[in-house]
Amino acid sequence: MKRARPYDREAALDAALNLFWTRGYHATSLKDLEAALDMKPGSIYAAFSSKEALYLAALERYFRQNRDSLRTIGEEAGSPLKALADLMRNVARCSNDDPNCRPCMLIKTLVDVTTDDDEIARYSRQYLDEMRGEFVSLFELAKSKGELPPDADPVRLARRYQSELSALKIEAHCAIDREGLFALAEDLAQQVEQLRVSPGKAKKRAKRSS
Amino acid sequence: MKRARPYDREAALDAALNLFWTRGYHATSLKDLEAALDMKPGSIYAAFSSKEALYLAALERYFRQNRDSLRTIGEEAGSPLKALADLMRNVARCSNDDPNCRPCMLIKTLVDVTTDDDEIARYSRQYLDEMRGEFVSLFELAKSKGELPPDADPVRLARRYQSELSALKIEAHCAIDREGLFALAEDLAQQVEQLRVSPGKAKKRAKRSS
DNA sequence: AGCTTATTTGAGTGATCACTCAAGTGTGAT
DNA sequence: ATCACACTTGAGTGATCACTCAAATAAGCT
Repeated sequence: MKRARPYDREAALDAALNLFWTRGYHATSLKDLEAALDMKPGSIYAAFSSKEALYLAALERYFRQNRDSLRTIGEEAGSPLKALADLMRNVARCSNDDPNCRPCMLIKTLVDVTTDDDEIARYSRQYLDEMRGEFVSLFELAKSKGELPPDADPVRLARRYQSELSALKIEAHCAIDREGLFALAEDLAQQVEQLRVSPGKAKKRAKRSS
Repeated sequence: MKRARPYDREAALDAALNLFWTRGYHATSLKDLEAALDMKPGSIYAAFSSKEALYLAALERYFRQNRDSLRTIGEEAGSPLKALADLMRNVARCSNDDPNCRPCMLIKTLVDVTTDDDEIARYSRQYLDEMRGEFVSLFELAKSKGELPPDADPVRLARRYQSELSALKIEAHCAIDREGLFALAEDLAQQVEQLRVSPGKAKKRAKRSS
């Protein structure tokens, strides 16, 4: 038979990620993966060793993309706090096939996997911890910019924020009514924005420190 | 072979619920169910028709138990608001094999199932809606007792509360550090309690309306 | 052009899946 | 005691699972 051209690892991982994110680890079969990656079993196993290894590679890819995206937001945002609030609003605005309408892949993995999937669970937790660290950095940045009171605790705020963002994505996935989702997202976004000290006070404090 | 004594439907459903809740729909095999229910395939199928039908029966049992438990809380609580806050604190206090440390079964189901599992998803959403209705009733009760301002919106508060309770249970399952979980639970519980109007104002308002 | 190596294929492996059904056994009625 | 019916069993069904490997083909080197 005519041999296919060599596979594109990045494209294969994207396809695998999308499939696992949609169907979960246990409900995704090799048959599904063959179709999505356009590779035959021999090739899949040559390239990725096992279904589990492929899942872990996809998970890492998800984590890196999310972390990088968050860092870009952090670098580009005039107001980190507003950026964080807007991330929540974006969840409510998304359409059904938007990744924002899906639960966080790391959370989905932890809810989905069983005690037989220790390695997968361990990596998911580790990536969740690292994502929390990224949120901490964003809250620290907000604090350093005078957007938060000096006694604000970025670690606590980040933990709360990550939990609530995650909940919001799950609500989006569970397809509660659109209006309800908007209301919930707005509540949570405003809660983030209400953390700030008022702009006048922030400017005065900034002037004093320079 | 010697025939087993007839199965106990309630006990079977409890065992099935526990197993599906632990392992999820797709990762639970008939072999697992045989062991957990102490029934052979022929009996399982005679009693429950299919794996999916058994899952749906277990889901309904979960929903009924949760709803009844919430209603009991509503009936017995002097302060519905405090009861709601304490539900959150209980999540942080639980040990690892406590059902409170597991994600809500309805949420887990919706995160876990695929597009091939429409019926399961539909029932889960319906039960989630009904649970939300129960939370609405509790917030309405709190309002009628003067625990909430007259302009408080029980529908919005219930939606927010359900989402956050759900998130908290997922955090408990994901095994973030215990201290972090306590802090998060306390944050959320206090947020609920901060909804109240002050007791003095509540008493005055109660006197005026009688 | 020929050869070696790398990569892909896809039929096939052994195991497991959800589910079936003929046979065996317990129960209740007569 | 006998019989009919209800209920359980567990070997077996057809399908699918994750994964393998001998064979075929493309690519690169000489």
